Amino acid sequence: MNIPIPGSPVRGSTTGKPIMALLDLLGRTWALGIIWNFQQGPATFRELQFRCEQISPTLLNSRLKELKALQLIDVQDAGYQLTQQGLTLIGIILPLGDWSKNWAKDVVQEATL
Amino acid sequence: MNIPIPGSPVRGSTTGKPIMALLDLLGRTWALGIIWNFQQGPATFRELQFRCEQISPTLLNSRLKELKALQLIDVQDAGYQLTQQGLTLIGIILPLGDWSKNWAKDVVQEATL
DNA sequence: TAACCATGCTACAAATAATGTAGCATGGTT
DNA sequence: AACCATGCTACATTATTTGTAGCATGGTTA
Repeated sequence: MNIPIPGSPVRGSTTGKPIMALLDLLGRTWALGIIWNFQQGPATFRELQFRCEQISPTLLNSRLKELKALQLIDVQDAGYQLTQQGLTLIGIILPLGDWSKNWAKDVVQEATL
Repeated sequence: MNIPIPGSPVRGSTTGKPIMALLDLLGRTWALGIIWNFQQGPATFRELQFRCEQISPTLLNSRLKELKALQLIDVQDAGYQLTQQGLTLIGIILPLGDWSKNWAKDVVQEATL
């Protein structure tokens, strides 16, 4: 799968708008999950596999390459970790944690009416 | 593809945590893009196809079913539209627009060094 | 120094998901 | 009664993901 470069056409959009590249990137299987798991700090490849509950190494490696190419993560002594950009991104999506708990209450309630 | 119900195992996670259901949902092709396009207000099926630049009707319909089942959208006279939950969710992800523009500058700059 | 580890990954076949196109059913309008 | 728009389904093709096995490298013991 091509890496979605802002400014170029991406999966589902030919406009080149940065948001479309981002939505393509984040919309790929496990991309959000991987980023989410960096909340716990830097991690080695195998540690990430573990945090992501047995994600296949093939896919993990693909996603890591994409995130690296797009400068959301980099590799240091401690292993993979969020870049400055990655940190601000995760800062934006962090509220999804609380939101999802709230949502779960409603969805479950509705399902049991 | 199964609808990711909070509280149940979902693609990639057996914990039942709401955030995992949400990340599964949002991580599906075009899910974020569809939600993003609701910024412009309610829309009919064909209007959504148009906003999403020729997304296939098959996929659009699958995603709409998922979003509906999970109460992020519903159907009214004006067509599909965000629910109260959907509105708070889009409120959270809205900053991604500005973030992505900023990010694009950096990524492009790096690519041309 | 040779047998062990752990780590980071690649290979590859099987399973699953997305795409693209055609077109049907329904409910208006002319 | 012919025409249109809308909401969608069917289905074959193509692309992506999964799951398992295992290799290469670089330490660490024994």
